[in-house]
Amino acid sequence: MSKYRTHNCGELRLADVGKKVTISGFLETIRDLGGVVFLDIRDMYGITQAVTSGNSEDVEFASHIPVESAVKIIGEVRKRDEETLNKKIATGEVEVVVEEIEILGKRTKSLPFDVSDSKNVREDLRLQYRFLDLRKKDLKDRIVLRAQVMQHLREKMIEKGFIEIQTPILTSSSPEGARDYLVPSRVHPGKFYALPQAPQQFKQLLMVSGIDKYFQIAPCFRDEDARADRSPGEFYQLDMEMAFAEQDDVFEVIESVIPETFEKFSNKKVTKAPFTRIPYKEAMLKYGTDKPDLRNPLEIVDVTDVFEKLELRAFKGGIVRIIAVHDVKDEARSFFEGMTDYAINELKAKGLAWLRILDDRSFQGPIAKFITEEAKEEMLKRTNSKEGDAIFFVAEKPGRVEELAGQIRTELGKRLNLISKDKFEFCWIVDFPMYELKDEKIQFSHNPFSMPQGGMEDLITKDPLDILAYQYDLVCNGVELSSGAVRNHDIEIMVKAFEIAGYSKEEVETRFGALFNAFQYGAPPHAGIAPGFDRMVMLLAEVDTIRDVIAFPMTSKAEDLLMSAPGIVTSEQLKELHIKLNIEKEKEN
RNA sequence: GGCCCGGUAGUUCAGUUGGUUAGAACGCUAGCCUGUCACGCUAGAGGUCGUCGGUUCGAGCCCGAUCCGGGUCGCCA
Repeated sequence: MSKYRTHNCGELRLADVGKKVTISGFLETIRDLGGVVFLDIRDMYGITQAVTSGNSEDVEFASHIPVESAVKIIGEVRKRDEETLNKKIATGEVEVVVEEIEILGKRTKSLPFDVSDSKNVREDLRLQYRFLDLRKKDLKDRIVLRAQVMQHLREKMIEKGFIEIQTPILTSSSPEGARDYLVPSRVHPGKFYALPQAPQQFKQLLMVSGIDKYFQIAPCFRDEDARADRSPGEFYQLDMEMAFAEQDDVFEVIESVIPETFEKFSNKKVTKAPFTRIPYKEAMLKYGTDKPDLRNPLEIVDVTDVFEKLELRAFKGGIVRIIAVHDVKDEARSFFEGMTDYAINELKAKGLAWLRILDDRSFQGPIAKFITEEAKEEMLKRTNSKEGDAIFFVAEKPGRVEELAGQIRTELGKRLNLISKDKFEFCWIVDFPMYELKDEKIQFSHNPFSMPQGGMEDLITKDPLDILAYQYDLVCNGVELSSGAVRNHDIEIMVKAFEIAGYSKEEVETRFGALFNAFQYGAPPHAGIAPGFDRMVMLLAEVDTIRDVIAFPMTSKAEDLLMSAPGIVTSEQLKELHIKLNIEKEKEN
């Protein structure tokens, strides 16, 4: 039996009445009524009320313990009177009558904020005192959820025959992708390790090693700026790779592991396997994004051909896309004008036309007079629209039209309340293009190690921009959860693929030497994926910032306010690492 | 790096057109109170208005610069 407790603060019940118990926890509040003092003792499991009265010394002592101190209480469990029980807490039918009270860890400094009400405190202060903020139940519960999800995913992966292998944290810099975090070498002057952006090359090397199914809940490091759903510096992925496998094999694993996990840790309705597969091109047309929120039922339809025949100057020469919304008869004119304002002011669109379909199937709205009968019927047909519906028009140049239509679709979904809050809608985006045009140069659009569809033949015969890759994204509720691919394990195809993107064979050899070399010793076909772990927990915890699911998060400027990282190091340390700082001197005032 | 929002007591905020000694709530300290559970009541302490500079007779308020926090674009194969 522990010296500190016989019970935790969440478990005492009526059945324990009469027992002599020891509980320990943080002193949450003191209610001093003069002759009687109530103490709420809180630990990770709950809150228990302790009470002391009678001896005026005890009462005086108890009432002056600084709140949030760590305390131990020994006493007898007593049933509370009918009119004084507290239904809000699980232990509310009993209380502990204090016989002995000890301060185990006294709070000697004043609290920077009210721990029980930290939700409203500015975030940088909470981050600086994260250990206090974490005392609060809701934040702690999310960290516990994170731990449970992690354990569950691990168990599921092991069940599926995957084995967890750690790959190096100190590794070498790879030239593709994000900026690296570099670590100077003491032993090798002027040389640097890099922290891995992902265990990409290692897991592929494991495939060559004959590890059939690898996984790792892998820390990844990228020196890029933060977003609400992207922590700066470091994050975790459920990284996996399978040998002798293709796209469908990866999908099967994910579709068995992920929805089951989401069902277990939420009450929401989760997409059943198999998930809808949407080709990239189709997603860009129908949803205006490669991470569509399928809870939103609205779809974008192309009508450029219809408008080519019409005399509508504003739409001429552009791509025209429409979004039909159903049963909006009761929406006021202000709803439609509000959407136009949103498009112009928030999205910087040139305009947003709309038409309502009246009871006699005639059109009403700013551009109604330009629409011929034939064009009208064609649009109604394509969008499956009827009386009482309305159509929004987005006319823009190629490249911009998808994004704008997508934003309008999202906003319409929000304003018309079409997006169900109690669903997790998963889908696959497949058939990503292998290459894209950037600054008029052909570049890899995603992972250069992806296998081009059609293999060598397509690489040789097709326009590079038409070549698709076995590259896929897992999307949930509009959040990109994961990217994956069938890898290119064929050296000849790899050299050709890099050649198209402007890299010589020698460059590939130097940049990705380990993989390039290993693949020449008999590489199995393999495929993998790496769902973002933090984002999964974010979705499950229903929070908007990634900091809410990380125990010790950094600020958006990649600073750890609690540990003061990054920090200054001594000149001895720098000397040992053969480093001289070269920083402009701050202007002296 | 660009843009947007914010920074006033320990915390959350209010602060009029630029005008006396910058307020409230919670918290804190002290006192009173034997059944509270956000206990209550009374009193008190607590401020470089992020920082620097400017305009003005006078700046929390206006202007410029800068720092910090958040969001977003770039970036994130």
